[in-house]
Amino acid sequence: MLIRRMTGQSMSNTNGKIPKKYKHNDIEQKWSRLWEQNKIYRWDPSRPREETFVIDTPPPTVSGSLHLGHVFSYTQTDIIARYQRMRGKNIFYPMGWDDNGLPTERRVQNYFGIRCEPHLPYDPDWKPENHKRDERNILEVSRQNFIEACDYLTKIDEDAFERLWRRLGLSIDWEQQYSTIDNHCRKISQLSFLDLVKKGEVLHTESPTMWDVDFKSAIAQAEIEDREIPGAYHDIRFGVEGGGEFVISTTRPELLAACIAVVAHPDDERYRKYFGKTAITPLFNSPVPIAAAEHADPEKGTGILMVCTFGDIMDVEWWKQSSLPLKQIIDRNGKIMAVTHGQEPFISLNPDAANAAHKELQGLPVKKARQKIVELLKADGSAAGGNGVALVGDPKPITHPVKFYEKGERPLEFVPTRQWFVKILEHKEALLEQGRKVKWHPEHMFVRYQHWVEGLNQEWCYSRQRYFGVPFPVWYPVKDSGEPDYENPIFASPESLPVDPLSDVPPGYTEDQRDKPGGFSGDPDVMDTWSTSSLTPQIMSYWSIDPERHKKLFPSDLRPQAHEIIRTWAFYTIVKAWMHDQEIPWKHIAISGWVLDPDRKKMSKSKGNVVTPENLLEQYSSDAIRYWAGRARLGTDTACDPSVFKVGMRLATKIFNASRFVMMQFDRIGQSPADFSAELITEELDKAFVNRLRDLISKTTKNFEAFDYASALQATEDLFWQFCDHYLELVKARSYSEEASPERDSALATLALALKVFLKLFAPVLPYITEEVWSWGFAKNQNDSIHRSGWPSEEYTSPVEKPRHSFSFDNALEVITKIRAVKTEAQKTLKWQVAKLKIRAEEPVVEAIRPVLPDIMRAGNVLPDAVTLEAYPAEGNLTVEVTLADTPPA
RNA sequence: GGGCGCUUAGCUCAGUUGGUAGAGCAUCAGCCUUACAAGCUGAGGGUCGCAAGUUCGAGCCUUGCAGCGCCCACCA
Repeated sequence: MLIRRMTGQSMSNTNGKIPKKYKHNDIEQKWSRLWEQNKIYRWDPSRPREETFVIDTPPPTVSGSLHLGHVFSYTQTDIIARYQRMRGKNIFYPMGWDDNGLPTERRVQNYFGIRCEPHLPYDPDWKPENHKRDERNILEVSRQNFIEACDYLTKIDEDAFERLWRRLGLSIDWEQQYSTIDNHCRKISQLSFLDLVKKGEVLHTESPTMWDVDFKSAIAQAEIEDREIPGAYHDIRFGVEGGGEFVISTTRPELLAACIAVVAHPDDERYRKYFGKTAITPLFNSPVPIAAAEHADPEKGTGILMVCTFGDIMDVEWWKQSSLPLKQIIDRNGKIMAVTHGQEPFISLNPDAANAAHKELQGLPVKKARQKIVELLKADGSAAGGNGVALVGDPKPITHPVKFYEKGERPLEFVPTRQWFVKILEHKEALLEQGRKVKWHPEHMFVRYQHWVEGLNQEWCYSRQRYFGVPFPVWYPVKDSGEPDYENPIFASPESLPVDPLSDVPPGYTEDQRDKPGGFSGDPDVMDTWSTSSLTPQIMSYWSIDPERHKKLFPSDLRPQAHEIIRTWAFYTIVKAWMHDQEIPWKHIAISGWVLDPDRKKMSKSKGNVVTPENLLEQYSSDAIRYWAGRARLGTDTACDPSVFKVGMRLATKIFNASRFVMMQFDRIGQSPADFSAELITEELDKAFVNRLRDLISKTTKNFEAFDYASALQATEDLFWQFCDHYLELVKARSYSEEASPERDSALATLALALKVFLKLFAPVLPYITEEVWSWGFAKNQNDSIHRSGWPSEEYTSPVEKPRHSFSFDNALEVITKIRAVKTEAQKTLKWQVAKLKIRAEEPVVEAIRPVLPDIMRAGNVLPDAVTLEAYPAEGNLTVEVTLADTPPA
């Protein structure tokens, strides 16, 4: 209805096509609909690889909220896609949805008030859409029901994203979609896993792994972060067998029962005498070896430290290369476990005292256990032969970095568990080499990749103890003892994928043998979400499913992503492409910056509502918001700045009005821009302006080839404003003529060419307004979109001769500017007549001005015979003297 | 603790291989000018973070320092 009203209102002299006012919402809704209807962004599978440009679109986490950061970075990718499309490329620009993993699980739990209980049977009558959330009663549902709730909710979230993307004008091929939890992605993920097993890149072992005690899952190195939190040094007195004592300074006294050794630096004179001897721990009276270890820092604490199983990664490494026993005291819930002192491995010289102490701690979470053990140590006088209490003084508070799961709330623990790992440590060199083969934009972002790879110290922990994710396609035979036989896993066949080992049955077994001796057990874990995300190029290309398609789409041309996930998404994707195909996953990686919002709070407060991307698009137009995103170079953070949105809106309005003016010149004489070819451009001023266009085309093309859309936009914008403010004013009078003449036709041909070029150069950033104007005078039919119309090349300007002087346009500008300045200073209207105009300049400048003098005179309203044009005998600057008429213009 | 990036007008940012500091916004003063008042014209405004060095010449190159941001780090 809006559309009909708009066209009904059109001007009488523009064939009913051109609205009088720019109404961005009308225009953007219209084209958003028509683009989809005409399928102009579809990928054509019949065209060869060389003509294809493949974008490895980031699948947004659908359970997250929509924010301006999305709009920012996805627009930047779209700008590149649109440029490549205009270059004639067959664009493969899919949309993926990341609905896999913890964020989705959490959101579903909160949204529905449910919790997954894997042991419950599936309830086919329970439907998420009918479920009412009850805050007081968390409902436990089966794994299958939980997954259905996830599917239901993510679909709603995906629809919201899709609406925003369409409104924003992303030129996505909506027929190419995937969800990271759908059958196809699960199948590719499982195929990938099986291929890695086949290639020997996978380990399945029980070993100490970083563990989040709240999520109750193993965590990979890439998902951890350090946080500064308060802690305290506790000075604890240890005795030495055969006499002597020393003090250890530790922040984790609660791990005392897990102490397996005490180490100091080999050169540390204070402790050398004890190496090889045995220390006795306080409270638990456990004899532990005193050893030399390079990693002990004599400067830190007292220079001597406990090795516990496990306090940190150094403990893990030291323990691995020692032959000492594992003393696990922290369970998967982060609480002190029950153990028996006096039995292997908890050897104690005084088991009764040890067990008594342990009983006090048992069942306490780490933090509480720490407080408790301080009390116990303070009361323990047995240490070091009764020379005082075990705790020296009071704990000394400090602030120190502690490892957390990035989404977790309590510090990570190292807990021995059985996990799948992908081997990466032995491939560091190869992975660095692969990273070097990719072109990074901006270049310095490669350094982050490099440092990450160099700093890797753990294999990729590939399994998670969660429910919503891709299961491992693996079962284990169950031994007579009832234990799974991990040494002889049963892998699913590739044809049977995707499988869920908890509901599917391995070949040769029946369901009633599940979890029974002589039967089988399904692997209960799911894969790290990055196991799927790392395959986005292969997911799109149907790797190992459709070799023809894979050849056409792999490797990708472009991976756009944010910098904080270089260590995860970019890294793991490089790992997979290399392990599977010895390839790089993409030729280019473009790293977008962040949106900073120092003022966002202020904005929303003063407006009284929350600023959502939809509101911004509605208020300022998609083109305006895209303009803001397009001004920011790759890798550069940008503030959310409404004043820039306004500038974008102003630019779109200007394009609208200037185009309307140009079209009016053709409408007046009943002709169209196509009737005036570039061969008609003969006037000096016109040739000079075309010369600027020539340079602009070449510059912006170079910029875009280097992914520097921001510089291209800047250059286009600069010349466009010159076109509006100066060229149009200079050429107006000439173009108004009703009579055909070479002078007029040269002007009209230049207007046609310039507008066409500007529209095309702006089109990647401002797809709506450019498409609208294109439809007024350039489109051959309704399906002829500017976005498939080709990028301007040298051929556009080659029929036009070079101007006699490359500065003809600039000099004309200088003169007209001077005339305007004089009028403005005199506070006169710009129509005011010029009675005398005296121009003095060097000879070549004079010659450059002479041919454009008629245009200057008409634009400046200079009276006939008022002009003196003089050449200096010697060097000198251009000087312009203006005398205004005494009386107002008629 | 290590690395990367940034620091240019009140604000947001350009500034190519070293050669007289740029734009937009904001501010101020004007202007209804046959596309546009969501407009147009013009003006003012900068010790290029600090210090040294190289050079005939440094916003740009070198070194040091400071501030900000990000990434990483071995939790005693």
